[in-house]
Amino acid sequence: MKNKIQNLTQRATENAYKNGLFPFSDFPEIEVEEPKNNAQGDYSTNIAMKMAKIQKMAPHKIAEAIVSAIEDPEKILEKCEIAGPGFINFFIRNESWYPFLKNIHEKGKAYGSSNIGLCKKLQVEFVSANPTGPLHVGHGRGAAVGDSVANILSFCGYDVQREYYINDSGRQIRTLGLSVFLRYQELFGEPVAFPEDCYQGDYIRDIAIALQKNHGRELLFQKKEEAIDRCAKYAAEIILDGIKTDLIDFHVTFDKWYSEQSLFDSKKVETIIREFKDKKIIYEKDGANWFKTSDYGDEKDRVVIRENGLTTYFAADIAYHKDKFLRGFNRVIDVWGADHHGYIPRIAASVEASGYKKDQFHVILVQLVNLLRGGEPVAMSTRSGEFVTLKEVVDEVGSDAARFIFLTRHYESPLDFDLELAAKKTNENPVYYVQYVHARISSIGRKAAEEKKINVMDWDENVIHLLQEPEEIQLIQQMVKYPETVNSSAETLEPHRITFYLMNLASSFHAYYNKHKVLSENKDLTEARLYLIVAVKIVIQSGLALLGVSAPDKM
RNA sequence: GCGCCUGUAGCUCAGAUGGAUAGAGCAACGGACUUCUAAUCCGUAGGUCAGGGGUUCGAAUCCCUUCAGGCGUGCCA
Repeated sequence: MKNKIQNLTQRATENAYKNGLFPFSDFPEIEVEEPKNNAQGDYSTNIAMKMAKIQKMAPHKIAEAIVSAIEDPEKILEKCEIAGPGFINFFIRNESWYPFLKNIHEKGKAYGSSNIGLCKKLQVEFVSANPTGPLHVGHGRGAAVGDSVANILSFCGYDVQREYYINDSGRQIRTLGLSVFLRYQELFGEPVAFPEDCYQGDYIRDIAIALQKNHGRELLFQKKEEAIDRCAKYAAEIILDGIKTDLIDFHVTFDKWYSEQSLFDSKKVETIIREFKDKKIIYEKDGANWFKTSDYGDEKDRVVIRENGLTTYFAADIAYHKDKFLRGFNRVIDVWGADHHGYIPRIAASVEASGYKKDQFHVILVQLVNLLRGGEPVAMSTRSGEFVTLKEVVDEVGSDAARFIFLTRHYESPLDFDLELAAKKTNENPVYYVQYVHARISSIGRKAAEEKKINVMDWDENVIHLLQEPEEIQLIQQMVKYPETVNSSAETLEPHRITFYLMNLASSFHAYYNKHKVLSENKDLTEARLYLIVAVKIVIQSGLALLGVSAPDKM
């Protein structure tokens, strides 16, 4: 509809010029927007104001010229008004909306989808938590955001792959091994000093116990480093399995689990470092090897090989990101915790140095989650091992509520997550507000089939014509905005736009529901209204699916 | 110190590409269930868009500056 208005204005402007109403043929791009105020029409354009300077005419005069030249062969317009400083306001005839309603039924589940992605291969990498402990709430937010972004992009025609990068090498893995080994030794009554920088959580003890069960005391007789290494592998596997289970319970799945260690095993890290050395992008100083990230906009150069000969995490990341592009992804999106933002320039630098464009790489920074219970902060400290895990949250409030709440904020604003509120089944909790729409419509559908013997509604121009209530037209208008909302959500990588859209649509539906009865003695009207609300159901279901939230038929 | 993010109603937050009288939800107050599910609806009230300057027909939005909070600024990840 917006496009139609835009085209119509475009033609009118050109016609006006042909008719000699404008001195110059230089026309700015036509912007059409939806005024908040109903009195200002369904759509409006500011074109007259934008043209004022070029044409050296008063905006009002320009608007008059354009309006006089409007052709409306499809008869979509009710009327056209010039208002304020020179806005042209368009009022749409009710009948013009009906084809859009029909379109929703015809497209069904595909309504709102598009091909703006042109089947381009795109990767979303998210969560990627170290396999050194269970996922916590912050990871949950990242998981919800990443998964939803992937859903949305896929819906918009991208060929999306979801990937989890496993940091299964390096120091933190050794620390994990050491932590487990020490706890293991403890089990045999050996007095051990447990360092502060080891992992403190109880899950480490559980792993040590499992290890004892399966392997008895054999690790005690191994060389210490070998034992630690075995502990590390053993623990990482158990923890990673736990992470996978937690994610499945949170309805998040991945297409690929990519091992950091494999980058070393396949010599990819070695290769890229040699390559960059040859290109003089990596140089030696103070016994270490430095990447000239400052040539690509970073504030200083970064170490890739330490003085002790070990590579840094960054070295693996250079190889990893290059590998992403080598695997054929045109666009790569990383979802990180906001505390890693200082890392962006150096990865962007590595992408550029590898021969790709900066804008092919994008980072979504997800802010922290403050966990509350009844308004009181819940103590969280990774250090002491006292943190609330994602699993605990999902067990307590459910996956739907958790995911929805994670997506009710722009990911760049910090989020207060109140466990008590999330578990509440009242209108303080927006998940149920939206899901309730779906349940209500399903319920009406069941009732219609039982009592009115009405099942499938076919498009019937004459029946649909009975939809004349302002609330009904408004519902259609809002549903027409769904595809635009999905697109803008994909372009900006902001899933919360879908969340807010759904809350708005839900609000309109609930208001309609309370004001007008769908099922009545008037069979035609009943059919028309069923046709309308089933469309609402389709859109709600679609939007919730993009968020990874279920759409229940009963509540 | 430097860099990034944030600052909008009592609280939690939306307001992409500058547009008309800045919007929701919660909390507060007043109403609506012999009714397709009250997990709902209707109404009232609530604002110096952190402060100040600038850009222009027009700024919550862009620029400069001040203030407040968070994060980053490792040969850690």
